[in-house]
Amino acid sequence: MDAFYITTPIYYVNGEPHAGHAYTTIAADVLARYHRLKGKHVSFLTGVDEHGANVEKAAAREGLEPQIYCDKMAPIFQKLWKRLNISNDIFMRTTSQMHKRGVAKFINALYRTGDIYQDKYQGYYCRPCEQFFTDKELNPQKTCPIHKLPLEWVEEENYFFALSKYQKQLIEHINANPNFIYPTSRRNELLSVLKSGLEDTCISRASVSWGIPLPFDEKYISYVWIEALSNYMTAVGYETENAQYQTFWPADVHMMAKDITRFHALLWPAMLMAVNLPLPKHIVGHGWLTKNGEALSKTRGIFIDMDADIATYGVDAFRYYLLREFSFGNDGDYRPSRLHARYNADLANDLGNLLNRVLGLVNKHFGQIPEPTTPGKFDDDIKNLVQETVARLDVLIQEFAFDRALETIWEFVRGINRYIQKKEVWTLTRAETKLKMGNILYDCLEALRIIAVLISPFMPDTAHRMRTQLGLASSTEDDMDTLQSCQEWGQSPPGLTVSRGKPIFPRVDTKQANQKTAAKQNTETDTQNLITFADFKKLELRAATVIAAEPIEGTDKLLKLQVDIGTEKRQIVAGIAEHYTPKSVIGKQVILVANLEPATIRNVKSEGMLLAGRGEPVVLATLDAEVPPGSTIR
RNA sequence: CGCAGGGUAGAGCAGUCUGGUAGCUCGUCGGGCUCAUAACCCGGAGGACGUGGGUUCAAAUCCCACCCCUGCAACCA
Repeated sequence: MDAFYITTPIYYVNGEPHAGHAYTTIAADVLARYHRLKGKHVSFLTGVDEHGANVEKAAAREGLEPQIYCDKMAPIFQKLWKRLNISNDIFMRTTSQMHKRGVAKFINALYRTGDIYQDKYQGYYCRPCEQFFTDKELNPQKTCPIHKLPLEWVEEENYFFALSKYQKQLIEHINANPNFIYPTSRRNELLSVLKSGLEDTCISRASVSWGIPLPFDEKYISYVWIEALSNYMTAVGYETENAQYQTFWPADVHMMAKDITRFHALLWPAMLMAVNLPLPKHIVGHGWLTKNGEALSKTRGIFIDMDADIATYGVDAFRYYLLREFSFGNDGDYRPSRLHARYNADLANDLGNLLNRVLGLVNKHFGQIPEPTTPGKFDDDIKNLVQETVARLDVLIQEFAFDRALETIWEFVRGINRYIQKKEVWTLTRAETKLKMGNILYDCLEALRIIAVLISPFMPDTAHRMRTQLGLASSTEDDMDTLQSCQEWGQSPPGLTVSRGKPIFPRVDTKQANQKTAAKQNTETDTQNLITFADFKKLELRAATVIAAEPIEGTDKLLKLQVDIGTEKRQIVAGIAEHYTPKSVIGKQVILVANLEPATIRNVKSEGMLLAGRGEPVVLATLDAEVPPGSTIR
């Protein structure tokens, strides 16, 4: 039997899973399920990356040992995958013994090739990022762009992998395998990176303790990427090279978001080339999600509320929307209003209603699956449409064009609605036309059976509910037909009782949707965002009179202010220059957070923060009437 | 010249690699049907494919230049 091995990245456990993780994993799940439908022997891997300084830090923040912290985080991911109906066969945890032993074997193998050497590594380093910065990436203050902390100049003896050696071989491989990297835009990008030259990669960290030691020099911890990438092999038994490993390596698809394609398409293949192992067949980097046009951002509170949308529309609708609405390689803009529109138009009106109307007719006039009779047993147009749909679907799935794959299935769905309309089935109730009606309804039932199969990778639960109503579900868990069965018309057994149940996708009106979301948000603010009075009392707010203001040179947004708070004068940097001229703020009485720790912005010291309405434009919070400078505000 | 992505009907998007009648969904207007979840079916209107140049018999698609938007990064204490 043909094997098919697909992976998602192992997700870093220093934070909770979000919609981006879900997007990648759902896409991988669709492919895994699709290939199972084709009768392949599938292995689907996802998991978590549990090593590295960030995990150590996150653990410390919660006062936990790293391992305890990981033990707490891993199930959170697993729970989400269960909720999203992810059919992974393996869940990798990089703290597992199997992985650790596999990594040791892999690194040893690399070491033996002679492509690993020791050298001094020096540069500006950010400890929290575990990353060195090149001269080009350095800002004038030499701070880390993410953590804003001063970078340290670090000189370390470290081990390197001779990545540069594989430049030519990688170019050749990518050229010889046009489908190695998807989409084409990423492929071109990586080719140009390759052509401009590769630098050897440091594969060890001396300053990190939470990780897997290099087997040949245990003073060092292996660099997370080296360890993480090898999970794709360790997960299927690389350590012992057992039958599972023989079956599934090399992987067919490594699925991921576009930001990490470089590691997968250059570093990983190069390492495999070094140890003389076969390369994965496809590296697929999909686009990022935005929400209503804005980038997702934890700090700005822009996130996709999966819980709310799933509560309103269901898991399958969520899966459907993600794959139907977005072109997989490009960035996609997640809009709840679009999910709503898709749900009603595609799922409720087109598909759900089709099932319901067909079952309604069957129920009323036959009560069971009618026997198709010769002559004119089956309608050729419908049969041909099925053939085309199945063939097209296969091509599109191969190209990771999920949006067009679903569009193709929906053309078929609409085709059946059209068929019913054209034949005016509901008029054929008289005795002499009843056979004809039976034939047509049989065709419709067949079409629905096939639709259930075709959508099952995307919406597994819906597929089952459809089959139940169609009378086809068996008692076994996994009763879905194969893709092959779609090619053969006439599989539905006549005589079976259909059970028209509730609509599978009841329409959701806008008001309902908004109410649900609002209710959800209310409970969240109620329970999660409350602070205690003691917290509030920590804030020291004071009335401050601006006595001087000037722009900070070389900046667009910053003003340097001197303010009077009675007992003393403070210097404040405020990001209001786009909305206030220096002149216009002088004399204003504003509200100052007086006990905020000082910060230096653009080399200017700031000893506090002004309160302002952060809209467009920014508006300073002032007092209704003048009070003595320094007055406490509560 | 910081890096990256994008500009195609009122909205959201395909199509661009591999030039050849501009496509999908929603919305909108008109009609039909009444089996069905106020669903379904048919038809119409609506487009200088950001701008300007070039290559070509032919450009949304290839080349050059420019404009605009959005992320990231800066300068949000």
